[in-house]
Amino acid sequence: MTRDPLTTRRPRPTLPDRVRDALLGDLYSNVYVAGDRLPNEDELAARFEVSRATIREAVRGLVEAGYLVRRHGSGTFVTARPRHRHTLNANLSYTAMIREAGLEPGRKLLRRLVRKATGDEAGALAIAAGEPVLFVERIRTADGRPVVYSTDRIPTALLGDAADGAIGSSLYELLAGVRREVCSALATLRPVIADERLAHLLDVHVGSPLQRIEQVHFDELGRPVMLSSEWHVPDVFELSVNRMSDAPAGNAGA
Amino acid sequence: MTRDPLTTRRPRPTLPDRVRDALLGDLYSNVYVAGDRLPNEDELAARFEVSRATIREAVRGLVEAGYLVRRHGSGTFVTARPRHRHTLNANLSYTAMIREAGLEPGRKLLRRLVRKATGDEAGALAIAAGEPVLFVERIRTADGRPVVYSTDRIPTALLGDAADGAIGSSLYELLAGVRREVCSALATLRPVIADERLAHLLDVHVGSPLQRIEQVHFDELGRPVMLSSEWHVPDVFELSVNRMSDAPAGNAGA
DNA sequence: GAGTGGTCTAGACCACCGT
DNA sequence: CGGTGGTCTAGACCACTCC
Repeated sequence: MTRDPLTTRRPRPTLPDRVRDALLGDLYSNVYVAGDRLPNEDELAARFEVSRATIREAVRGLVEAGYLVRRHGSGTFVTARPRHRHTLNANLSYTAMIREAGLEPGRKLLRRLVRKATGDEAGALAIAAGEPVLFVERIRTADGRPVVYSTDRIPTALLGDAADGAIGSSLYELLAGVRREVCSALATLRPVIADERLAHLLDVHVGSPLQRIEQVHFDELGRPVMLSSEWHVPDVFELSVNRMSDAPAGNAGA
Repeated sequence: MTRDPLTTRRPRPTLPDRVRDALLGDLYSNVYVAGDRLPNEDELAARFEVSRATIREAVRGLVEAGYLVRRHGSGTFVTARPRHRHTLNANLSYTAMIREAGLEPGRKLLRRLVRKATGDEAGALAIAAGEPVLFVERIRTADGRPVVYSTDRIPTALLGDAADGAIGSSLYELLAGVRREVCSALATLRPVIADERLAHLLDVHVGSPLQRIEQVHFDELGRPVMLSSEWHVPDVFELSVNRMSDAPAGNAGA
């Protein structure tokens, strides 16, 4: 046993974590409500018996999560209910979005082959044109109904032996398996009209609107690892985005 | 004069700001390139003659901006070139996006009136149905060509006397003028087909695809202040989104 | 086990906001 | 002016990673 279990033992949650959870509890139980000013940092430090730096770390997390705002010289204030989770910008997983809509996600593999990269593909993936890429063509379903048709390309050079096998598993898992986990992506959205082929694949009428999303996926270090083209059937699950006027912290302007 | 101008004077840029700028300079002049490990924090602290806390603050900014990643127990690493600016999620201004595309933004006012809020509008704006809202109908142009048709609603209760006058100015400025500056928004995107009226307004063919964006704008405290419906002509300026696997810091899960 | 980033303290002073 | 958050220090110890 250590000297003083009460103060010494600190297995998982850090002090800022515990302070944050306590404040979050106060927010959810309406001890503080939207517009209220929190006690100042010295007072919070005294109340929780931690240093002011620890309080600031805890509050920083709640500010980033959108629960609080700080105003220099004035105080720290409670915001109205925080933003949606499951937005495009804060989420890479359509599976999670489909579940959020109360539907059961599924996947169907149409094709899987290795071919040479086109010029556009090579440019987006930072490889030479003609380099081999794994090409996968799939349909996602929600409660069995088709909702997304997609094609994905991954340079085989990234995959090594992993390119074979693991056919059923997610491409994210495939990349994570070779230490190139997808951490971010840049998506470009454009409305298009369903042609005969897309209408057939997605079980919609020719001429109906589809959301096209062109997307480059990046690993932890920001290197491109996968290029995707997606066609979404609208109104099955929402595509939403949290927007913020930028430069929230450390405005390293470039 | 103060004692020692060289070390005492510190008018605007803070120490972390200066360290950050110095590191950013090293990144842009390729002193460090993608994948490199930075010197450890103690060494940086010694080099810049500041405390380790200051180094951590500087690095935090560069991590949030996407230039660096930290790996506990391993080091701090340089990423490949950071993400786009001018994405939907990091930007509230279409004017800036249009300029980014090298085009000249413009606006045309179609209608401006005060009417009662519908049930949907009232729900989104957290007011009672039937409360008066300022309703504005406009078209945005890029190099004179129509690119966005939009309708906006603002509760007149927020505006006071400011509701009149200032017809030509931006609605953001109108709200900022009554201390309810727009700081964030939640946008939902959906592809639609141009009907006769939209086709006429936006100078496109009936049946062509349009991007519809339904959006609630919030002030600093997260209170809704404006509801917008927009119809975008595709391919004039890009609508793109930076996506991240969430919980980057202070994962205050809800 | 050596080296890295992560947590934490106590205390000082600065910059901004309101009255 | 008093009160608030913002910056900064020096030093200690912890937790993770990799050899």
